[in-house]
Amino acid sequence: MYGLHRIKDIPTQVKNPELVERRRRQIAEAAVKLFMAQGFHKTTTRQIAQAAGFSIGSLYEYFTSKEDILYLVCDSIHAEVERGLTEAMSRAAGGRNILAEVIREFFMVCHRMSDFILLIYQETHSLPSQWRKKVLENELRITGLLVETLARIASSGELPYLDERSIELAAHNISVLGHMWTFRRWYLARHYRIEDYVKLQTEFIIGMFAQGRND
Amino acid sequence: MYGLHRIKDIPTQVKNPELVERRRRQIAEAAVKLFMAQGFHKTTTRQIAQAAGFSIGSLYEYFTSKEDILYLVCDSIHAEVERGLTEAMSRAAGGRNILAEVIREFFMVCHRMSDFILLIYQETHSLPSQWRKKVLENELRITGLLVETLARIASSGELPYLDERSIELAAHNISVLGHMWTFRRWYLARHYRIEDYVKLQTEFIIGMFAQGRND
DNA sequence: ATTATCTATAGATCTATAGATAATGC
DNA sequence: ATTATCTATAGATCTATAGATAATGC
Repeated sequence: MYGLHRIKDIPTQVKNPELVERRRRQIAEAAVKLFMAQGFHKTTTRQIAQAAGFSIGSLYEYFTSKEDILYLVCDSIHAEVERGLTEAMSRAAGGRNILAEVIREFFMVCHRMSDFILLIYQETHSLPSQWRKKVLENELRITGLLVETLARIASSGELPYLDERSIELAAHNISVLGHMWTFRRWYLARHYRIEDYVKLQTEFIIGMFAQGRND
Repeated sequence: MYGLHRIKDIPTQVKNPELVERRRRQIAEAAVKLFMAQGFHKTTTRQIAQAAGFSIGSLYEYFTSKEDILYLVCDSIHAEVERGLTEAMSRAAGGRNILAEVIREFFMVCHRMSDFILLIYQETHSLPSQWRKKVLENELRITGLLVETLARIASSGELPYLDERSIELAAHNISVLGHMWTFRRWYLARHYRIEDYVKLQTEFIIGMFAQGRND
């Protein structure tokens, strides 16, 4: 138990890789709840250890710093969002209005994972730059899924022509309008039900594409 | 110097109101730089005092807690954004295409104040709920300026008919797409110049309105 | 006398680790 | 013997305040 190992880029003292994954899952589950409730900085490593069900000493066998735990949490959330979106997109592939379906599915993923996505918005900047960079790459990869989908729909002629840059920006817009439901929820949820939000935003976004090419 | 006074809701030990305002401006200017560079939690009250040019003891004559300083900073930023937007909107009032002008002016405010707006996104959640509430009210008031403008343009017949809720949501969208330039700047600024960003987004947003009413 | 500012530090953390103990497998 | 876990704590902060000093105005 002296050498340093790396699993998913995070150093650990523990040799058994399955154990590392299992314990880290335990830790991440405990930590994410605490981070959402109190924020990263107000959560202590002791609280995390206690909530995960072991001692502070053991915690540090699986990480080298508190920031590692935040990174693990952010990474798990992004993995879950990506999983949800990929699945949702395959479900949407068959509909009449594919674009509207994809928007709806993506927004519902944002709705379900609201608190988790908000956490990423709030705490990404608390990560050391090495981890922050990876989290931003995750974010970009997820937006990339939307870019691909839009490109596919556009090339099938179901959307007016848009150049590559416009498609890319449109994908960022959809992504951010989905996230908006999470970070303006304190206001939006008091005035719109998620169904209304999806409906209105879908109309707006579709209009966005219709107009893209005339001035 | 024993009683507690309140200036702009923040308690102070100091009696002279002009002095309080002046010192707080000094403190806010020093603090905002440190917060942007290091984040709120990694900045110590000592660093703030030093950067502002007085002792830690004096600092605490003007505030009762570190969080008060963050609130002051957020509030000043919002005041500055509001000032910028109000001014920009009056400048935009005369143009041919008022909506495009307003969007452009607002986006340029976001561009100029990028780092400051980003700070608000990152640190609002570090505020005690009493202050956080006020910051969110500020945010809402600024969005309100856009709502009013849109309503005015719509009622003059220059936009297709939209009900109140749609107008309101559209204003939130414009606001968030402006902010997007600040919180996705790590990506966007590498691919778009601000002029391109404004142009593309303006087209999208105008399209959004054109489409608002048909399904 | 009153107000503002400074120095020095109490008091309360919190992260991370060293060294001891328990569990597992040969 | 090796691996995993625990207890106890070193070491390093950091916020906020008490009490002393300097500056201002009557």
